[in-house]
Amino acid sequence: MSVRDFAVAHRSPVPSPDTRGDVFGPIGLCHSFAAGEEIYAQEEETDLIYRVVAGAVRTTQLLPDGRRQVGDFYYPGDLFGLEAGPEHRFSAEALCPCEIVVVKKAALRSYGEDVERFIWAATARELQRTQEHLTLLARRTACEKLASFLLGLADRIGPGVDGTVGLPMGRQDIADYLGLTIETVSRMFTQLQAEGVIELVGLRRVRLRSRSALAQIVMA
Amino acid sequence: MSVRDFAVAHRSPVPSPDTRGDVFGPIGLCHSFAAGEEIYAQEEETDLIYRVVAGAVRTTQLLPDGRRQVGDFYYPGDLFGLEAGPEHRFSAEALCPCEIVVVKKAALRSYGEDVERFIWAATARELQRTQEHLTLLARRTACEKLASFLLGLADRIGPGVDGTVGLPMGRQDIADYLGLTIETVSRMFTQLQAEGVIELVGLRRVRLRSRSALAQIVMA
DNA sequence: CGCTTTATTGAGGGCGGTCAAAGAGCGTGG
DNA sequence: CCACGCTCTTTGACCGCCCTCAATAAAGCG
Repeated sequence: MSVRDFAVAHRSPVPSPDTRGDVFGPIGLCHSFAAGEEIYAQEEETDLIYRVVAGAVRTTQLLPDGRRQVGDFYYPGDLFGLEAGPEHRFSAEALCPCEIVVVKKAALRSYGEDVERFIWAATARELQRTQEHLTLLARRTACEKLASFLLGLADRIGPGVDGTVGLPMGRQDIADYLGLTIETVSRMFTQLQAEGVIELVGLRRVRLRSRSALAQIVMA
Repeated sequence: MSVRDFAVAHRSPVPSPDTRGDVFGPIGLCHSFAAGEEIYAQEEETDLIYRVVAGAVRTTQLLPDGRRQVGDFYYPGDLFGLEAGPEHRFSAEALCPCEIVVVKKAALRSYGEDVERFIWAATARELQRTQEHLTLLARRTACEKLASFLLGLADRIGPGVDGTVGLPMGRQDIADYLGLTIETVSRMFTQLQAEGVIELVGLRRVRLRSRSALAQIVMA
C-alpha cells in the first residue's frame, strides 16, 4: 500500500504520535521513506501536502530529452508538494532516510482559515524561492552558483556542532539544481577549497571557512 | 499623483467605463501608461493587483551587480503584480502604450470567495510559469531558449491577420528574459531565419514559418 | 577484500560572452 | 521631404568558461 493510498483512505484526520510542528502536528500522518525512495510522482494528483519532519527531500523534473532538473531541496520543518495545477510537474524523492508528515488538502480546509492561510503563505514562499532560483540560474558563473548554493544551504539547515554543514544530496543533484554538469560542480568544490574559502570533510560535509568570501563571490 | 496614490485614495470600488474582463471589469480603475513608464517599483508594497487591458508589460529585477533579470511578459487579459511577500521583488514597466486596470487586494476580498479564488488561481499559474521559465534557463542552448520563447509568445498572443507575431519587447528584454546577451539573441534570430524556420518582418515582427521545426529545436 | 557506485582530475573543443564597428530604424528639425 | 543624430540591432573577431569524453581515485557495501 502506497503512502498515497494510505492517506487517501483515512479521510478523517488521524493524529500520529510521530508528528511535530504547530499546524501539521495534530492532523498529519507520519510516514518513513528510505534513501532514494519516491514520495510522489510526476503527474500524480496534487491533493496531498507534505512536511519534512526529519531527513531531506529533493523535487525533480524529468525533461523529454532525458535531462533532469532539480526544483528544490527541503529540510526539517519545510512544506513541499505545494504545486499549483491539478497534477505534479515535479516528483519528490527522499535524499536519505526521511520522516514525512502527509495531509490531505481537503482535510485542512475544515481546520479553518488559519490553516488555509498557512498553506497560502507557504505557497507564496515557494514562489519567492523559485524566483530566486531563477535569477541564480540566469547569467551567473559556476563559481557564483555553487557559492550561492552553499550559503543558502547553511542558512537553511545551520552548521552542526563542529561548524560543518552536511550535504544530504550528491554532486549530481547539486549539478541538476544549478544547471551545471557534475564535473563542473566538482571542479568548483576543488577550487573553492584551494582558495581556502571552504573545506571539504569527506564527500558529504563541508565547512564554510569564510562566509564573507562566499558572499563576495555571489555578489561580484 | 501616481497610480498608486490614485488607487489607494479610492478605497471603495469605482467602476470605470474603460475596463473589460469578467472579474476586474466592474471594480477596477483603468489607467494609461506610456511606453517605458514604470507601473510599480521594486520594494513597493504589494497591495495592488494589475490586469493588462491593452498593450504589454514586463517585470524586471535589478541585481546588485547591475545585471537585470526579466521575470515575465504580460499581455491583454493577464494579471500581474501577484507577488508573495509584502514588497515587490520585481518592478513592472510598460513595453508600449498600455491600458492597465488596477485593483486593491483588500477591496477584492469584499467581493466574496469567487474573486479570492480567482486571485489564488492566478498566483498558482504564476508559480507554474516561473517553474517553466526556470527549466528553460537551466541547461538549454541559446537556440533552444529563443525557439521556446517564440513558441510561448505565439501561443499567448496569437498571430495577427497576416500570420505574423508582434514583438512588443526589444532584443535586450528578450536577452534578459532568457539569460543571454543581446548579441547572442540577435545571432539566434539570424540563424533561425537562415534555416527558414522563422522570418523577421522588420525588427518588431516575426513569422513562424515552421512551428514543428521550432518545437523540434525545443525538444532536442 | 573485491565489486559497484560516486567523485575527482585531465585534455580538448564548442558555445556563448566580450569588445568593437557597421548598419538599420526612427524621431526631430531644418 | 530630406538631413541629421540618436538608439537599437546586427555582424565580426577573439577568447574564456563550461561541456564532453576519458581515465583515475575514492567511498560505500556485500
